[in-house]
Amino acid sequence: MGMWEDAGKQDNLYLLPNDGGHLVLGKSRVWEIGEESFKKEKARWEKILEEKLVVGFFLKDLIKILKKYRIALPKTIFDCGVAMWTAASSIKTPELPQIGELPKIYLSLVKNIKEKQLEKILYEIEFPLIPILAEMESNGIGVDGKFLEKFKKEILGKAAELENKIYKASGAPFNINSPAQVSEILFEKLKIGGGGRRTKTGRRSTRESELAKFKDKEPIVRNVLDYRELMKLLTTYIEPLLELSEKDGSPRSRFGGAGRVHTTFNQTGTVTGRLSSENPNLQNIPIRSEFGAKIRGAFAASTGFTFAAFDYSQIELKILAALSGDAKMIEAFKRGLDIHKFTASNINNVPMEKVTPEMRGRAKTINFGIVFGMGTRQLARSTGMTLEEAGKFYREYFSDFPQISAYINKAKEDVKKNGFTQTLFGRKRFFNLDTVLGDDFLESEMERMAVNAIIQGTDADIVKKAMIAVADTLDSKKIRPILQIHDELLYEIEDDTIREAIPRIRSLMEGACQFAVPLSVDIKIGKRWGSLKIYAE
DNA sequence: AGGGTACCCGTA
DNA sequence: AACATACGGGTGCCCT
Repeated sequence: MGMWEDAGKQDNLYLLPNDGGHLVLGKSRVWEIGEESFKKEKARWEKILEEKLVVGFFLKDLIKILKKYRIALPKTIFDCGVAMWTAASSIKTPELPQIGELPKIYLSLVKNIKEKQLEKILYEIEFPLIPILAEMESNGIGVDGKFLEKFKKEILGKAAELENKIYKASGAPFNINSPAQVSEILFEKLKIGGGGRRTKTGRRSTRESELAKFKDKEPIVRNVLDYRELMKLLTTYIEPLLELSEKDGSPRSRFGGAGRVHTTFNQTGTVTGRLSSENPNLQNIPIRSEFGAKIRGAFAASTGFTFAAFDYSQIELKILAALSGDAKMIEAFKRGLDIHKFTASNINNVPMEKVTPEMRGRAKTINFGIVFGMGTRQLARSTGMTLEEAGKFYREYFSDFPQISAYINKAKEDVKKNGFTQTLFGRKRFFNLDTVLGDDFLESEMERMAVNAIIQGTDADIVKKAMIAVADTLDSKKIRPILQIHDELLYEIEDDTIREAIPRIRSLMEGACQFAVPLSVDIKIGKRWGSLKIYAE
């Protein structure tokens, strides 16, 4: 770890991104370079990058350029943008400094990171991750434009039908995309139902959970909901994907075949340590509804390659079990039990075989809710229990899993005392106690965020470590990282190596963190993201 | 015309 | 008074 601190202080290579390429500063000289320079003077750059510490501000784009021209990557980097976020994760878009300020910023960040004991997170997780994100972004993912065009036509046809039915039922055309107009038509003109949730502006809300109450009785409501789903798919996914994917005539993707989309993974976009994905966001492609999940059918593996999706099973609950040391929960995971069923069995004091689907469903809600700091009111609302039942359920849960209860209480105490939370690997999230303490609502909001930051953040640490382990061990020519979706990694693997690659990836992922609970990874493979099948040895 | 916000909804 | 975390992004609508 010493290399970042010891590296020459005046002779580092300082780089800032710029529209034209990259600004470079060395030995107090400033000059501007573009991609051409990297391409033409490959040998010279490799020597420089090998010898110097490369200090920059969001170096991912530079690394993409180096990869493009097959220039060996720098031996050591220090990314000031990523470092600033690691030190204070509420900073998501740090201001780009002047190039002359960079040496000073670099030195103060090194000091800051050391003082906050964030060296491991920054140097062993975040910095090694940068070239992997660069790799995933340049790889992109194949998109079948013809498939999407067909889907689009189907949707437009269905939407037109729904539109007609809705106008007929309401008496006159209006803008179905306007929540205000939908509210007026349904609730004032047609006087559907009563009560219900109100928006800030006093209108009755037309959100899905409100309209769902009437969808069986009122065909117009069902049609509005269906129309919304169609428009959402069209405008949020289908059209942007067509727009953002490489098409004929544009420079072809480096893998040929279908046009590819290249998302941007924002490494500093969250307060918990997760990544985010934008333009397009490939971390929120539909999967739950059957119709929406059809979108995934448009994502195609490269010719000669197959998708392999690796999904950590129940990782957040496992983290909670391991960090809290809850004996009962740990044992359940060790035995590979259905954890929601197991929880239900405990809460209801019935054997596993006697757990009904409803009991399991409620246990699942509380298991997830715990991770968010859910209270009894929300528990009641989301399970249909009365407030009283929910309270009883809640108390029962915590008496069945006393160490989880104690751990959560301790986490809440700690954040109020320290002003920050810490993941298993030392990632920190800071809170401003001055503005929070003394206000009951803000305090419990902070407590919820604190519990979640520890679990979600540890999850993020583990997945990032797994990505690094895979990248360090396996051949990225045959095993291409494509997407990270929080607790899931999507690779495309050359067909002739897939059977040997899968167990290796599995074992690297399952070994990314060793604690009281064994991590396990579910694997699916297929030529389309939409039709992956469970992988059997 | 462009910025800011409300509301809605997709994912983990 | 609020009472379930973390995101990105679409349209509507009000503002300048």
